[in-house]
Parts: sequence; structure tokens; C-alpha cells
Amino acid sequence: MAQNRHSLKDVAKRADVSVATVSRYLNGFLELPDGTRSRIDRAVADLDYSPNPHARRLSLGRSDTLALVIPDIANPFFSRLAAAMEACAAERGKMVTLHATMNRSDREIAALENAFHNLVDGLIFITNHMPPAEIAERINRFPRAVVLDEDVKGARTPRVLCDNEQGGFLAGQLLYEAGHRKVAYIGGREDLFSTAARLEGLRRGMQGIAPLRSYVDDHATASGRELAQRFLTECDGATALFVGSDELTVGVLEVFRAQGVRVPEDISLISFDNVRSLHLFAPAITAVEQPVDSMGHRAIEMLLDGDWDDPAFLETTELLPVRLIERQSVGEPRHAGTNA
Amino acid sequence: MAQNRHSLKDVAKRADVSVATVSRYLNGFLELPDGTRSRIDRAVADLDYSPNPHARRLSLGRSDTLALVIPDIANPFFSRLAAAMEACAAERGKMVTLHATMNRSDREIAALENAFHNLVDGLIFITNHMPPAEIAERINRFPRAVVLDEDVKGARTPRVLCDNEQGGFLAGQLLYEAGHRKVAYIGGREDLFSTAARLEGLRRGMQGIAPLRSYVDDHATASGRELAQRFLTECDGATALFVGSDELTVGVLEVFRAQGVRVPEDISLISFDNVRSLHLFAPAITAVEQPVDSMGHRAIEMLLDGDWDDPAFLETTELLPVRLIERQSVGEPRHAGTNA
DNA sequence: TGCGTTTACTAAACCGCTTTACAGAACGGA
DNA sequence: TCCGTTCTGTAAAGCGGTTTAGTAAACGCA
Repeated sequence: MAQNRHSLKDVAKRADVSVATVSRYLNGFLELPDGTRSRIDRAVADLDYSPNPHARRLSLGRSDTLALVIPDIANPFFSRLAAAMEACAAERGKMVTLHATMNRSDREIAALENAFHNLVDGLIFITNHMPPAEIAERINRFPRAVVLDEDVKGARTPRVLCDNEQGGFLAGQLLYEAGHRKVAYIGGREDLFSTAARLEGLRRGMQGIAPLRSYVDDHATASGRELAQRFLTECDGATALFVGSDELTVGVLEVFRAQGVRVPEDISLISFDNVRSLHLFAPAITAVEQPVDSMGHRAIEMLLDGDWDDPAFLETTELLPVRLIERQSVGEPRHAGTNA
Repeated sequence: MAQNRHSLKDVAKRADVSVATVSRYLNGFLELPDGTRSRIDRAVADLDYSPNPHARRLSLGRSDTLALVIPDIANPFFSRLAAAMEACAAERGKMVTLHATMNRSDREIAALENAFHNLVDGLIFITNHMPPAEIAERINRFPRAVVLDEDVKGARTPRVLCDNEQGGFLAGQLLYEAGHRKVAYIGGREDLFSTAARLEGLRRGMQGIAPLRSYVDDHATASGRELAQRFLTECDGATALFVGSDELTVGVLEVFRAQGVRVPEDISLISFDNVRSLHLFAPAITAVEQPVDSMGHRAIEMLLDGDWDDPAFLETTELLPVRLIERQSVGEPRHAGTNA
């Protein structure tokens, strides 16, 4: 029983002025004497008028909408990121549309196409894999875009990332101090900037000792299972594991549990993200925490408040600090004596 | 370097026909001889034309957009629901906008207001508390709306819910068979339909034995902590706990762990939702699983394919089946002998 | 009184697409 | 040859706002 909406013309007629007057007054571009003003106010109230957003957007050439292109909203890391961004955008009167890509290039392209044709005011792009060059080109067509969480080669946009190198460093340092000398990495593919940075940090934290081996794929739980399987069969020398995301950690722990591998007695483990309830896991999992909320907020703030006329702004990379959350999944290496 | 968009007029001029012809041809309402058709096709390709969505929506009076009003996207239950809905909507060419309310009535009203004024094609409304009558009225103003997960009193819309009664029943049955006779409930407020149904089911499963006591508040982790605290001080007779959501369970487990209460040795526990990685918790938590994905899908399908001219459709309630996932958090009651 | 300046508005173009109503040309049949 | 049909389009009126350019009336002031 809705849709008996009234238009500006109705308001104008009722207030006995022109539509131009009403429009300009309502948008604050016109001061009016009390009489006229109250007539308009009353007409608006009587008719329960609210401007038609389609007409408004057509006329104004903007949409008050931001597009979020994101791998998977069901993944807690991304869902928290999305929550932070939605909250920040809503505060500023912007709507947010969701486009899940499952990290597939074809869906990323479709989502970018869709968002672009919809004339959104801005784009937040998140990917988890190394996308083909076409994607960077499409991102660059947007008047405003911010790349979040993972760098995208060729995208001429500001970036908001966490300090992956520092995260790797903190993990490496903790493991080294606990006596570990042979560690392995399970994480996203090596061509990702985040993976490279984490591995570099890990090595720095380990006093220059490179990880024994890296097992990489995407950040899915299923990949975690698979990589853990390979780790267990191939890499028996390692005493500790640095895992690139909570999603992977879940898969790893499932396999460890199934195979009777104990954490930390047999293998020490550090996760990355700290977005799942790792504190309740058995054992509670030590993790590098990403500043998810501030990453989301900063991305939106840059999108809306950035100085988009300044070419240097497009080169900005904002690196947000990570934190190490120590729990019970790191212990001494199993054969401490034989490892050093 | 974008925004040099071309309009229908440009295409028409280039193909040497009128805009009407182009529009009707592109929308499939006009058959054209090969010559004209190929001229238009070529012009469209040359100019990389795509219709301005604002103009299209203004003219057509629809938005190809669905609004999701949802308590909190960061909560895994809702984020998985949102993911399912986005996927389903994207398949059908609909965009989805996100409106987080944090279960606050004022924000729910604001979100509904916003969505309504934005002329969305449909609304999915999810709440976690008993909203004031005004909210049902606002929902009813939408030409198409579906209420999801929790019934809303007074809303004349189809509903998609999980079978809460059955969930309660399965939990009660399991506890009863394990020997429990005194159980307590921690969950959402008692005025919620879901809570009422779960308690009823619980009682049926317990062969008619009513829960010793219910501790209710909202479904936040913090509430879980608080209610667990109260449970521990007040309710020493109970040997088992049925918890209304994974969020609450997390809070409860935090308190139990801090206080040295063991699960299931001291207290057996069953959660509801099974959206967190409960299988990795210590102990692995038995839970009633909600059919999150199908709930999301069905909600979107009903919104898009429902027979909205049929008044009976508005009375539809779709009840989706739940499943009990048995793990390690249910054992025999502590003083089995003294309890029966 | 006359002139410049506010004040208080308005007419009309425009944003870009859809759609109704209509028209000229070609064609077929009587 | 004339008339009724297709066939192939077009002109123009929306959709509902915003905005530029401009104007009539009132006001201030010399």
C-alpha cells in the first residue's frame, strides 16, 4: 500500500511556488521568508515527500553508493572488514553494495563491470590472488578506487594494507626465541605481495634463517587441509608452522587432529588474522592480529576524503600495524637438543 | 580517465537512426533488418556504450537492487546468510545493499527509511530482538519484503525461519538420553518467537521436563559472558546448558574457562547455529545446525519469484530443517545418581 | 523621482532512457 | 489502380529531479 509517492511538483503546487524554489530550498541553496518556507515545510510534511533518488542521481550524476568487491563475505576476515566499511560508509550517508568474487578472475571482472556501469561513487577492491592485468586496468577506470588488504599490481590507486612484514617478523621472533630453527610456511601463493612480505619478515625474525619450505595456495580451508597433508608427509624436519590465515589454520588443525599431531607438543603453530575464536581452540592458537576494523575505516575514509586531484595520493600505501597475540600453540621444539 | 561515457543519443546519431529505435532494439522490443541492426551494433561497440543506470531506473521505476537489513555482518551467522543471499541475488542480476543495525530499533528504522526512499525492488529484514510496532509498519510499506531468521510481529510478509522447535527438541532429546534432568537455557529474550519455539522444543525433547531456568538477553558474546556468570552463581542444580547461538556460546565458554568449569565433565553444553569452528574448540561443541545457505537462498527466491499478487503468499512461513551435530560437549550429568 | 540593489522567486533546459502513438514506404491482392 | 497491410522506423511525452539565467517587485538612498 505504498508507492503513492508524491513528486516535487506536487509539493510545489501545494505550497504555491515553483519546483525550482522547492528544490533549491530543500537543498539549502535558497533562503526564504518565513511565510514561503512554512508553506513548503507544511506541504512536504503533508505529502510525506521525499525526493526520488533515481531522478536525483540522474540529475546529479552521482549515486551515493560505494561498491565492495570482495572475495567471500562468509569468510570472517572479510565479513569483519565489510562490517567496518559498511558502518563507516553509513555514517557518511553512503550506501554499500556487495559483490562476492570467490577470488575468481571472471567474477572479479563481472563485478567490476557491474559496479562501473552502475556509476558508483567509489570502489573498494579486495582480492586474494594475483589478478590478471585486465583487472588492474578495469580498476583504473574508476574515478575513485581503493585497494584493500592485498596489493594489486598495476592498479593506480591508494592501498590500505596491514604490515605483513612486521607480522612475519613477530611470528619469526617468537618462534626463534622458543628455540625453533626449522619452520615452514603455509599461506597464499608466493606471487602475492602479502606472502612475500610475510616470508621476508619471518626470516628477519628468525635471525636470517629462511623457512624450511613454503606450502602455498589460496586462503581456503580446503587448501589448508591439503597443504597440511603435504606438510606432514614431506617436511618432517620442521618443528613449527606459520600459517597465513585463520581459514588455513582451521584446515591445518583439522588434519593435525585427524592424524594425531599435537600442537604445540609435536608442532608449534602461529596463525595470521585472529578473526576466528582462536582463544577457544584446543589449544588456544597464537596469532598475528590484523587491525581489521581500522583497515576498513581507513579504506572508506581515503575513498571519501582523499585528495583525488593529487597524483601523489594515488601512490599512497597505508600500512597498518599488526599485533602478536600469544596463546598456547607455541612451545619448545620437539627435539630441542637435536635441532640447533 | 573514464567518464567519457556516451549516451543513447550518440549511438543513435552514429547509427543514423532515432534514439527510440536504438532503445527498443537494444531491449529486444524491435526487430530490425540486417543493415540497421549492424549499424547499431557497430555504433554500440565503437562507443563502448552502456546505458546509464540512473536514467534507466528513473524511467523504468525500478532499481534492480535488494536491501539487506541485518543486525551485524561481522557475526558469522549473519555474514554467511548475507553471502548466500548475495550469491543468489547476483545470479539473478540483482545488486544487494547492506544495512547493519546492531539490533537497535533506531538504526533499524533508519535503515528501513533509507531503503524505502531508495526505491529498492525488495527488502530482506533480519532482526534479533522484538522490534516495536513501528518497524512492522515500515516493513509493510515495501511492495516486497521477506522476513528472515526471526519472525516480526505485525509484518505482513512471508517468513523464512529455521525449525526452532525441532532444534530445541533435538537438543532436549540428546540431553535427556544422556541422563540430564535439570537443564538451563541461555538465549535471546523470551518475547522472541525463536526463543519460545526452542524452549518448547527443548521441553518436548526432555519428555516434558521444563528447563530449570532461562537466562536471556541479546545474542552478543558479551551477553553470553554475563549470562554465564549469572548461571554459575544462581543455578547450581543444572547439569546441562542449551545455548541459543554460537555467539553466546563463545561468551559462555570464556567464562567457564576462566572459572575452571569443565565441559562436559561439570556441565554439558549444546550450542545453536554451528557457524563457528566449533569442531576445533576444546572440547568440540555439539550444536544444532541452522541451514544457513538454504535460508538465504529461499529468502531471495521468495522475494523474486513469489506470487506477490496472492494475499495468501504474504502469510507463508517457510520452516527449514535443522540438524544436530554431535561432538564432545555433552556427557553424563555430574551427579547422575542424585539427579533423576 | 529615479536609479541601483536586493529580495523572492520562476521558466525552461537538462540529465539519459523508455514508450506510446503515429507515419511514410513498400508490398500484396482484388 | 486502389486499398489494406506489413515493415521500418520517428517524434515527443514522460520519469522527477537540479540548475542556469533571468525577472518582477520592493527597498534604499541621493
